[in-house]
Amino acid sequence: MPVDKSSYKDKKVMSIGIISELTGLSERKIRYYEERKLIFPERTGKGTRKYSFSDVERLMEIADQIEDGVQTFEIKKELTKRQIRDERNKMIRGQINAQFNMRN
Amino acid sequence: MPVDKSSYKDKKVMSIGIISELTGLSERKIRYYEERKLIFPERTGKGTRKYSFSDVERLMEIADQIEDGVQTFEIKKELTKRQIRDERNKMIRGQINAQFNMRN
DNA sequence: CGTGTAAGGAATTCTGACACG
DNA sequence: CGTGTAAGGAATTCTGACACG
Repeated sequence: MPVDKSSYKDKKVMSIGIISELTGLSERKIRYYEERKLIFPERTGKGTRKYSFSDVERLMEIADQIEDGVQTFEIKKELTKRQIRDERNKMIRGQINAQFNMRN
Repeated sequence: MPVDKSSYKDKKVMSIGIISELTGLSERKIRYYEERKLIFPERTGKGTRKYSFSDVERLMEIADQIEDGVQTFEIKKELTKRQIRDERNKMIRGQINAQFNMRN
């Protein structure tokens, strides 16, 4: 039961130009949301940003919230909450697996 | 029963640099295989090539064959055969659907 | 606060060509 | 035939800054 899950969707392979096309957001906005820690592109050796399809989806969510008047600070808070929750779930899952494996 | 199927895998979004990284092939080789009609990237407005994850897989196949001494001409022939077969299948499927819909 | 823009540099990509074998 | 490379230009991306509100 491999937990690969790193399918194409999460691979950081697109440069900011296509991301701008795909999301309809300006490059300025995209870079700004990164500055506010709402999105986390990778970097190539020489520093150009690389995004995944997941990032595209994430950007659409962010854009929707911004449009609704939500401030980046609020969006960030929500994101942090979600990350903490995910982190906790991962730990619990790990413990369950440990329990399970002990029985074998 | 939508036939969308244009998931992330087939979206042409990567530039030749990442493709080179992902496949391990030189940009020269990648452009050459295109010249030989073995692969079909799209182009952005200003002419830079855009590839999909499917293209990455296709390039790996091509690389394997080249390594086995198969010439691009042969690879192209196989590709053409496959395309004809696919085309035929698509038509048949279309006819079956027509038959099916007539019954409703 | 969120976003546009001009600025200058660095890195990317493109094409056509010469080279070798 | 398949691929490397140097060449020159065009397009992309990057950062820090000024602007407006």
